[in-house]
Amino acid sequence: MLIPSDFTQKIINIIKKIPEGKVLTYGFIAKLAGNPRAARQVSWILHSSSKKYNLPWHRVISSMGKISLKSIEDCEYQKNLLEQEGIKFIDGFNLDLKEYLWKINSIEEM
DNA sequence: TTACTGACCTTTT
DNA sequence: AAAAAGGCCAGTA
Repeated sequence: MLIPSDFTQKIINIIKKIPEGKVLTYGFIAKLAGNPRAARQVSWILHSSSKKYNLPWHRVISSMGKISLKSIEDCEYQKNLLEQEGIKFIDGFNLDLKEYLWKINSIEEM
């Protein structure tokens, strides 16, 4: 596909606008993009598009406020980036979602 | 080309 | 209450 699907663009659009010091969860992004159950694709789009579009992939975490990367190195790298933005980790790779989740009701508000 | 996998979340047994 | 399975799309082989 030359042109990404609609919600792929929305997802990219959303991620690009995440402010520093804030994070979003996969499910939340999927929901904003119009598909509450497409959380899985968010990760993939993120993975492939972060290189091409230079997206802040480190500001996207799992719904439990936890980093869920495969490689330990990437986890630590992401943790490091988030800490540089003022985000404090509770323990290990867990952070407080109530405090750092980007509050937004819909993409129309952007 | 078709088929399978992948940084997950939600709903149903 | 915990556990299992379904769902969604794009990228890679």
